[in-house]
Amino acid sequence: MGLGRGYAAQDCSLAHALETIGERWTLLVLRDCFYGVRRFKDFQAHLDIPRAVLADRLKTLTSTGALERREHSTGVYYLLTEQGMELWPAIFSLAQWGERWLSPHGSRRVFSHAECDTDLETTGRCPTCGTFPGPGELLVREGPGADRTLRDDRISAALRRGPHRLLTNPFPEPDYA
Amino acid sequence: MGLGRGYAAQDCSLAHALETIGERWTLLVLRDCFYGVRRFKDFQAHLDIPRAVLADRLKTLTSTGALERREHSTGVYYLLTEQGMELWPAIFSLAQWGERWLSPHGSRRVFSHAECDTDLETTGRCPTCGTFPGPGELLVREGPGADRTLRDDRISAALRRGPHRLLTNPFPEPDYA
DNA sequence: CCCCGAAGTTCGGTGACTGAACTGTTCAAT
DNA sequence: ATTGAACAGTTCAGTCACCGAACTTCGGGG
Repeated sequence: MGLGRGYAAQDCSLAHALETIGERWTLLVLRDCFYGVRRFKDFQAHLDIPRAVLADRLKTLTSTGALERREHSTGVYYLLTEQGMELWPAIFSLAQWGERWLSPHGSRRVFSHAECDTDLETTGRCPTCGTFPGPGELLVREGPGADRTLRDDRISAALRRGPHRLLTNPFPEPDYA
Repeated sequence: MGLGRGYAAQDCSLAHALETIGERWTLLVLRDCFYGVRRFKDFQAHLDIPRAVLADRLKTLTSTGALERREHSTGVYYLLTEQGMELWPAIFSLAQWGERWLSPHGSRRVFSHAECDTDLETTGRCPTCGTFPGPGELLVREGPGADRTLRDDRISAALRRGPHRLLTNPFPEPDYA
């Protein structure tokens, strides 16, 4: 968004948040991070995002402190920092709003509290234990509103295979740490 | 964002949410709605947004169903619908993240549960009654991190005068319903 | 009737996003 | 040592969205 041309004159923390995560694609990149995506090529395959934009967003998120860039013998990968993790409630809330108002065929993804084996309420609360689990304690699976015809990249395939724990590598083979 | 060129191929409710509220300025317009702003000129004065962009965003939000456009003898005004109201948790979460990570001088706005006269936790919970109040039950006031030098429009002035209840007209004179 | 303010629309200029092609680096196989 | 393939970007021309300023429209009020 560019701070010079941004929302700098707003004295509002929402405006400042949007400076860093309000650009096109940024929240979808972060969503993929919560799904366990870590490599450039996988973000690219799963999002159909122009490479130049992806490179820019990863750079911005890294310099803001939401992601950490690491080099490994098998390549580069990106991980959520504590700062990035704390975007989970906002991302979850937005997604729930989309499920509620913009998903005519039912929910596309269902989140459950792994420990309690219970689906979350739309608020993010686990009805069994009453807590608000963090992303690392959650599983995602397909809901009735999912449309399997839309995507066939390897990330989508992995997420379809069954419940997947957030923040963990979605691939059986350990092609990165 | 334009659906043709948008995130349509994503089968993700977050992507669909971003189709409607992910464009530049849109969430700030909605934030102002929660503060009780209802008129074109006031959005414009408070946000420093180009008139053409504001007109477009109000049109999009109205056609999506997040806002309702009403004509009154004194002019046009915009109100949040139920759909729009349900964005409150997402907006609050994003703002809290901005407060936590991007506001070096402390929080700029503090929200309290009117009934309990208690400040909210960052999760949105009221520590006194244990509930998660909706926007209509909340008051906003300036926090220690606020910077009064940034803005001097009449909306900012009204919000500075003291605690203000969300969704209510911030002006003493009833210049609109 | 004229003027004014509110609520837009129009328009030329600038910056951001897009898709495709290209570069550089690393690892594995020959 | 050389080739090739995969990965992680960069570069670039074209298009689209956003920007600020000027203009239009409409409904009162004097």
